[in-house]
Amino acid sequence: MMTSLPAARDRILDHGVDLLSRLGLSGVTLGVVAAEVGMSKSGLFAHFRSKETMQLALLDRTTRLANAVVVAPAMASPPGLARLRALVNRWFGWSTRAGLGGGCPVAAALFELDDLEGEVRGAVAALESRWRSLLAELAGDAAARGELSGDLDAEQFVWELCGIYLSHHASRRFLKDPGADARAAAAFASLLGRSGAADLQTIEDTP
Amino acid sequence: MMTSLPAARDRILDHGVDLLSRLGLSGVTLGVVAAEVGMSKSGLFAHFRSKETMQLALLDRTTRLANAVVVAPAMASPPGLARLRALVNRWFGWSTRAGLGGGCPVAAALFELDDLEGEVRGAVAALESRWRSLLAELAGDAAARGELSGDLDAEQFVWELCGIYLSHHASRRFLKDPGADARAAAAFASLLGRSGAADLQTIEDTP
DNA sequence: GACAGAATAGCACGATCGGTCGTACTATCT
DNA sequence: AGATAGTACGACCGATCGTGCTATTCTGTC
Repeated sequence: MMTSLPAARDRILDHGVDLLSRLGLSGVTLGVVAAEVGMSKSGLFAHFRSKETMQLALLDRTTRLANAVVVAPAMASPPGLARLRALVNRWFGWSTRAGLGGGCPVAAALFELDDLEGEVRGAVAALESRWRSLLAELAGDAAARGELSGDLDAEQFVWELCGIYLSHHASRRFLKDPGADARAAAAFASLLGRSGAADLQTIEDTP
Repeated sequence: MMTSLPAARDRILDHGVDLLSRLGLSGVTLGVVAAEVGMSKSGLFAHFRSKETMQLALLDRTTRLANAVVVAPAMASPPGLARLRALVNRWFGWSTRAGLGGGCPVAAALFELDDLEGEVRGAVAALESRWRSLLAELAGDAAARGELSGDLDAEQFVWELCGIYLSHHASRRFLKDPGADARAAAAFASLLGRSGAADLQTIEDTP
C-alpha cells in the first residue's frame, strides 16, 4: 500500500503518553508499556533503539498532543487578552481533556528531573522554555494592545502564572482538593487584575 | 553508659534525607543508602523492617529538620505579619540552609506521589496539611491584628503562596534560573500587598 | 507462489530491586 | 556463668530493569 505510517508505533506512543501522564517518566518502563500495548518487550524495543529514544519520542508526542488540544484552538481566539485567556483556560486541566488518565506530564517531569539526566532533561527544558515564551508573547501582545498595563513585566507575569499552574496540579492531583479549579480561576483573575486587565469576565468560555 | 541512642540509625537517616532531597523518594533505595552510609544492605535493613518503614522514618526526620531550621526560629519573631514574613523567608530555599544537597523533599514528593501508594502518601499528605494549616493560621493572625485585610481569604492566600513556592522550586532546581529568588520575593510582596499589608519592606531580615 | 524486508517474538545477559536467611560479634541482664 | 537482644555481615531469592542477538511470522511486490 502507500506510506503505511507505522500504526504500531502510534499505538505504543499513545499508551506511553497515557502512562507518562499517570506514572511519570520513571513509570514508563519497556516492560510495562509492552504489556499495556499487548506486545512483547523486545518487539516494542525494536521500534526505538534505546529507552531514552522512546522517552524523547514520548515527549514529542506529548508536545504535539498539547499543541492540538491547547494551543491550536486557542489561536482561533482574537489576538490580545482574549487569546491569552483562551490559552490559559485550555491549559489548566488539559491532560484530562486530552483523554489522558493522569496529570500534566510536563509538570511532573519538571519535578522528576530536578537533578541528573542529560538528553531527556534537555528536551523537557526546551519544551518548557518554548511554552513560557509563548505565554510571555501573548501577555506582551495584550499589554501592547492596552488590554494589560503597558509596563507589565511579562516574565514575572509568566512566572507567577506557572506558579498557579503548579499549585493547581498539586492541589488537584495530590491533595485531591475539589476546589482546585475555583482556586486557580480566582488566582488567575487576581493576576490579570493586578496586571491591568479591565474586564474580569468569568473563566468559562470554552465550548 | 547513658542513653546511647542508636547513632547508626541517625547516620543512616542523615544520609537518607540528603539522598531524598537530591533524588526524591524513588532514589532512596536500600542499596544506595547502604553504599552511601558505608555498610551492608542487610545490616542497614535490620534497622527498619521494610523499605516503607524507612521512608516513613525519613519523612519524620525531614519534618523535624524543617521544624528546627524553618519553624522554630521563625516563632521567635513577634506574632502577626512579622512572624508570617519570618516563616516564609526561612521556608524558601530551606533545604540548602539545612545542609541538604538537593531541593525540598516535600515539594518533590507532592509530584512524585501523584497517584499510587498508601502509607507514605498518607504521611506526606498529613505533613503538607499541617504545614498549610500553620501558614493559614499565621495569615489569619496577621489579619486579626489588622496587618492584613480583615476579609482575607486565608485559604486562598495559602494556596497562592504555595504556588509561589512551587514555582520557585521549579525555577531554581529545574530551570536553574538565577533570578528565582528575586521572582519569588516579588511575587510574595505582591501577594502581601494585595492582601492588605501596609509596609512593603524588603524580604531580607534573617540573621 | 516465491521472495525480500519489515515487524514481532524468543531467549539470554548483567545489573539492581526489596527482602530473607544463617551467622557471627558484642553488650546487657540475670 | 549463661541467656538474650541488638547490630552487622555475606549469600542468596525471585522479579524487573534496559539491551542485545537470533528466530519466526507477517506483508507487499514480482
